[in-house]
Amino acid sequence: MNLVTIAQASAITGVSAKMIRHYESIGLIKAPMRTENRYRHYCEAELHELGFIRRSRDLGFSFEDIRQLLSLWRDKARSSAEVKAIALRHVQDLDQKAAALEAMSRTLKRLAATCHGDDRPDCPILDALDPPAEAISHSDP
Amino acid sequence: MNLVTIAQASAITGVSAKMIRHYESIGLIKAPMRTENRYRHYCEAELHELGFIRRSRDLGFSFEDIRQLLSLWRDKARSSAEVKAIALRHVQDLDQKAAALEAMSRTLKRLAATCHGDDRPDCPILDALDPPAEAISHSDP
DNA sequence: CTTGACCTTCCCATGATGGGATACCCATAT
DNA sequence: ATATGGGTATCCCATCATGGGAAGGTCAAG
Repeated sequence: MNLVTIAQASAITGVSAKMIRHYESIGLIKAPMRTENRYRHYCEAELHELGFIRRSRDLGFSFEDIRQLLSLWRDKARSSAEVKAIALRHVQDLDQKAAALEAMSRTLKRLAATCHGDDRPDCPILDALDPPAEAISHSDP
Repeated sequence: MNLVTIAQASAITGVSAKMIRHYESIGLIKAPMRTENRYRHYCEAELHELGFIRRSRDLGFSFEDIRQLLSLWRDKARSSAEVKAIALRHVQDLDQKAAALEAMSRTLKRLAATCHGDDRPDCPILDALDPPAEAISHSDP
């Protein structure tokens, strides 16, 4: 049967014991068997699911996405189109977030390039963070 | 003097009233004047700081970074090197996060490309999320 | 029998932001 | 004068994924 404790399940799947209990509490996985001591014991199928979850997390899927992916994974009669749709939606999300980070990075690199970075106080980076005065004093009609 | 209420400060600086109060509570900005009604009133210098904070947030700086940037900004005798160091450290962080997101996106795009995405159940995406069986059954010494 | 290494549950924290409840202050319309 | 509506104040709770830690139970080895 190959039943393992939560620490062993953690070591095997790479999911922390804390997170395993958490996944159970939010219903992402179902409650496992307990020994008489009320210790959780996991069987291979459950370890498999935990491994699945960890890989999904590694790819940045949210719990909500993972919930759906797990359900499709368990369903032998699923359509691959549903899985692909979830994945592609996530790809869009990832690309959008990456683009936002890169835009920030580009701006900062440009500013840093024109900052001499020595003991003098004048700094184009701080200047760029400085809001234009009109935006503020323009508020007294 | 040009004193404005928190809603006006929010409209001018683009920082929500909720966040303005929050910034105050965590000591990022100092507590503003109050009228007899205990309403907060902001002067131009304070609006300026809020605008500075919003722009910093737009560039993805954390509150801790902003705390330092604000302190340098207020310090007329600062060295631009300190500002540049914070900015470049943040650039590294942004690039690293963007790279991580892109790696996920690449993997998913590759998997999705080989998934036919129709009514059939076999799906390379789910296969990739499936942990190898050895990793699991390998746990019975 | 103690020590140490597990396990359990429960509460709290993060970071940035929003939602909502309750109560107060004020101006305008009835 | 009062009802209505809108701004404000404080406080608590929620998010998302994760971890820290306390308090107490269980077990094997020394």
